[in-house]
Amino acid sequence: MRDGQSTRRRIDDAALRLFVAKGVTETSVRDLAQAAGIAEGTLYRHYASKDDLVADLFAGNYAAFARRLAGLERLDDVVAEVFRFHDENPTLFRFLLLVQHQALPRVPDGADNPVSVLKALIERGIREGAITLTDAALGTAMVLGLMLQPATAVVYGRLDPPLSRFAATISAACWRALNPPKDTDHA
Amino acid sequence: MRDGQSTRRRIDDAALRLFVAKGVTETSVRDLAQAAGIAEGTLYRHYASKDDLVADLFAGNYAAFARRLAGLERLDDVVAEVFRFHDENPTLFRFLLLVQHQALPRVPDGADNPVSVLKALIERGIREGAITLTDAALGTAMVLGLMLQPATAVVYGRLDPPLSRFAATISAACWRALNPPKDTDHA
Amino acid sequence: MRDGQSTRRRIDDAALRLFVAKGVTETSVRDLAQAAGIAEGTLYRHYASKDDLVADLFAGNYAAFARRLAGLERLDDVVAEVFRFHDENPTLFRFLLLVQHQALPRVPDGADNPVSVLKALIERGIREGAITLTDAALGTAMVLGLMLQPATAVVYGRLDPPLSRFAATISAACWRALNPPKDTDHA
Amino acid sequence: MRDGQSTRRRIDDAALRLFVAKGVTETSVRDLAQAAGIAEGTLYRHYASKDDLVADLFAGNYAAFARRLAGLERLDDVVAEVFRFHDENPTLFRFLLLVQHQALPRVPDGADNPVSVLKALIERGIREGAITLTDAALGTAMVLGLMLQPATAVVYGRLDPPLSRFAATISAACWRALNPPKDTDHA
DNA sequence: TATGAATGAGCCTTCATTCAT
DNA sequence: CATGAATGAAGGCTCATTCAT
Repeated sequence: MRDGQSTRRRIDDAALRLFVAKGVTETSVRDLAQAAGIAEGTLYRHYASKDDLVADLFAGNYAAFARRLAGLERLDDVVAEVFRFHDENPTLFRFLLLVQHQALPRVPDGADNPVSVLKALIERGIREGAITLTDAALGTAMVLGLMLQPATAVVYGRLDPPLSRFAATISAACWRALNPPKDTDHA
Repeated sequence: MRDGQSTRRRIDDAALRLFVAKGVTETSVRDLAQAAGIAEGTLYRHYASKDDLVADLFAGNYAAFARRLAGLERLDDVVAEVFRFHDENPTLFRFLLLVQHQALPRVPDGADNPVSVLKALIERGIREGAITLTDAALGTAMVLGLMLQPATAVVYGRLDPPLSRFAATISAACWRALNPPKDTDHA
Repeated sequence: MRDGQSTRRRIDDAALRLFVAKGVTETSVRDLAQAAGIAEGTLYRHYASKDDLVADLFAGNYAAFARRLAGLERLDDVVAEVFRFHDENPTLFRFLLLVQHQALPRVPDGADNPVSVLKALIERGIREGAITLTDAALGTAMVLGLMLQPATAVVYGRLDPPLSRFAATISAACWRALNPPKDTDHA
Repeated sequence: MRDGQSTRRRIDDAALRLFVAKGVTETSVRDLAQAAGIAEGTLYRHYASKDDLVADLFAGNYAAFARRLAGLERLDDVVAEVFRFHDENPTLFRFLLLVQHQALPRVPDGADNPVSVLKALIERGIREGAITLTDAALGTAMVLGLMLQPATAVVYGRLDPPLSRFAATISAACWRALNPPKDTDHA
């Protein structure tokens, strides 16, 4: 370690930054080593391969994010927490978005998957009658869209940060998306 | 030309398919040539470079998509049209999603940009009093999310196609997202 | 044929120009076709291959040049004729210089080889006692150098054209190079 | 490193040899790697590109050659030194000849340019009255020709090595070329 | 642990040449 | 004769990974 930061940490930080800025495939091990201030070979003392680095980086942070959401009882709190997470570290948020979308092995459903956590909450809402929409998968997709697309707009500069200031508006939109006027719900 | 299909067309079809399946960077010119049933060099009689192929493929279809939306007057029609476009050619839809997100040069606003078309429609709604939400950029992001995330869910098998069957539900959700209860709208 | 110029001629002119400007290997058949205003395939109606074009172009002009020198009786006339040839068509002159130097198959000695013609003249001078230097090969090299290096200087802009104005000075230098003071001639 | 020779050195030696034997463009990186006993990628640890290798090889040796000539006071010494340089490493000599002629960026005048060093010497001779020819550029070209064309003859087997044995004869020829009979000097 | 030179497979692209029209 | 799309071998170069130090 050096400068009060472990080599591992330096690699992770550089990786996150470069992956978001240039894309995973477009970032070479040489780029990573240079940005982290280490030798190329050193990376392999910490990760078995570049793919491994990507997978570890994703899995760890994705699960940590899921755990942040896991305890929450209300949809409003989920939206607020997601936005807070984004505002704390937009780069990490963007990395999760990016890599999830891309050619990576699908993460299985479960407690480590933020999407699963959200879906479970919605399913409970439906079961308990608090949500009238009957299709939980559709509801999850809509709520996801209401959160992620504004986040993307912030990333691309089409909306000014912090994202948190939209929490109330978007919470309301989520709520109403999940509780459509009777005759609009599809069979 | 051969087999009643122009070489150009064969390249475009193969490219769309492979780019979506494996990613743009992950698809080699070798892959493309093989899938299109042509020699590697032949690709360069039709496109100046691989990048050019990607850019042309994107620009052409993105603009065509924008034009499909350009004439529509109502948000419901936009949602229906977007979903119809998706159901007609999910691969093309996914390609546009994928490449837009990636490291490509940002497409300027205007009539050739579907997002701009949507935003203009929302702005008109706000101006005319049909929409009470005051932030058009936020509204655009929410509507986009309500359409794209369910589309993504279909692509990933978390929702069964066709996407069109959700049109009514999602239109309603869009509408209500754009017309929040008074006290939820942020300043 | 077109524009009063045969296709063959158009190819030859373009080839000479491009070969001199960019080098033979660096000039592609595509370049040639474009510069000559013909299709790529058309070149092969006139030459069996690109190598053939180069060889024909060289052999024809090299031999023609040799024939221009063949009848001359005096060294002064050779110098004057070489310089006149250069000034008439510097590009052609430069092409012969360039290609001779390069990886082309060596041209055999004989009447079609300007160097052989020059050497024969010098050998006759030695035989007849007009030249005191005994090594004809060395004499040929020196005379060649006295002509070609000033020509090269003109090509590179280190000397102002026309080359012909140096004819007298260089003729004199050639003559004195071939007739060294007694004790300087090597054994 | 391996076999008591640095990788860099192995590359340089192989490059010099192949460039002279087949030409620069005609020598592929594959050829170079094979001849040097290294992997293709290894070349790029030492040079940024093939062009870079050529340029470095030329610039370094050209300048070193110029420095060998820089201190000399007499034209005889220059001729002797040039010929000694040739006889020590004909391949290197030929490489400098070849590449200088070719499409490389022109080397600026100055202390690192052997031609400039020669020209400066001749200019001094003219200034000091030791040389009667008034055109220094022409004189430089002639002296260059008297040295280089015999060297070329040796390379092509038209003259037997070593070149040094012609030093006296050629020095005399240079001297007389620079001091023409009065009425032959051009205006 | 850390290093960085070496590797060789694979990438994008160019090229001379062919051939159906 | 002329065309130009198609070819596929070869070119220069990059890359993730290994290993002796």
